[in-house]
Amino acid sequence: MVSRDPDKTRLALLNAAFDEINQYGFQAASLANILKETDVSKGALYHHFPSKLELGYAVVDELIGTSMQESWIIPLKNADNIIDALLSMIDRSIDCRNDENICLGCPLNNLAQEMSPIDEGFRERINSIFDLWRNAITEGLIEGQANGIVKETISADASAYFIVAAIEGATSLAKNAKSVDVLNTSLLGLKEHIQTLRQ
Amino acid sequence: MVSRDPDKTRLALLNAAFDEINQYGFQAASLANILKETDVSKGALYHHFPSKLELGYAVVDELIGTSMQESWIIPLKNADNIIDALLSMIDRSIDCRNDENICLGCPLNNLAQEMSPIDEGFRERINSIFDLWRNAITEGLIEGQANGIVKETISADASAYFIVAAIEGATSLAKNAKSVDVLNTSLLGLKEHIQTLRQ
DNA sequence: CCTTACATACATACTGGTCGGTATGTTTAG
DNA sequence: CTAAACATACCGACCAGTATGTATGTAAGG
Repeated sequence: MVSRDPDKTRLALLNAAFDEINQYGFQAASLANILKETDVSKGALYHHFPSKLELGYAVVDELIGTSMQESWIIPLKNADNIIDALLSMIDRSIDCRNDENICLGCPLNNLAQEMSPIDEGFRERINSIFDLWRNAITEGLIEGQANGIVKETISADASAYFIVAAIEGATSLAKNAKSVDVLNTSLLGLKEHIQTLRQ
Repeated sequence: MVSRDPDKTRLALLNAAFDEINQYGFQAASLANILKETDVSKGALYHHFPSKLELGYAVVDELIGTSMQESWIIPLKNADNIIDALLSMIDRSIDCRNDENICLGCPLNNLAQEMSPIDEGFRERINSIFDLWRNAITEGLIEGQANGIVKETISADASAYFIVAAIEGATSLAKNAKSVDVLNTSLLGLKEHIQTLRQ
């Protein structure tokens, strides 16, 4: 490569690692492929990351984590109506899917499934991202209850868990079915459920 | 081993492969571990299965497929009240979880996430099991509508997709959180939703 | 005797990781 | 201003270990 732009090199490695991991999983992700894709040497990679594991951790922390923040967490915090915000986020997540990227599923969930039973470092990182996401929903619902937007009778905590589970499950099914329609249909029920949370 | 009971040898291999795959995933599953666990030689393994891939397929077809039939499909077909049947199946799936096995998640979903983007053989096998499961729910709901048990206004198809998605998503979250409580809480919302399908 | 069932030794490809070395800055001191 | 001293970024051959898969051989049983 010899670009001698360390930040650029590092980011190129992270992005390539993200793609490779997202397709093949972390364990099957090949450093050789990542190097070939980025045209970076093995020495450069190990200059920036001490091990494959740490490269994986960096992908979670710096790419997946921030992406989840942008797509699913920050929009909730800025919303003044949690119900509408949730519904529009779900619609956006459907709209950004096509026949090519539907089969990749949710990067966070992919890694969670693969790595949580075998590596505590991955598990903790992934779990804390899920926590942030779910907490944002919980707090939004509680605030909505205070503002008279959300029914008082529901449990904000349980609802948040359920919403996250349904989104991840639907993404999962659609990934396996390779079908945007499956995503759409699976999330219909969730959207109706969210409507019933309205005051 | 030298037990010279080919059926027993084959089944031992399948079971050990199932465990290994369920923990490490298919790609990272080690034949050496499976052989060590079963005390079967490599020659014997390759006598029964032509490749690692075919061993994996057999695990899906013969172990995971039949297990899903027993736990999630046949009970539905025999039920006279689909709503009650679904609710009791969900409760049963919670009850059979403990702190040790919660982290393993759903074997079908695990394999689906890992293998569906990279191997069409796995994907098709897994997809057809999901289809059987979801169809059993759809048909149960339609029959329930005919019998006046289930609301006429709902879409049986969309509800079935949503139910499967929520179950898989909840199992997923609980796996990552290593917590039976998470499974329980995540499924609370689903159970309430299923109640609302009642006529 | 001959097929099925298993055993062992080996082949080959690929893995993550290490190592000595080089090239390009950047800082310091005279 | 310049040259020495140092730091960072990168290179690519090589390592031991492990992966699946194969070739050949043996033994059991109808």
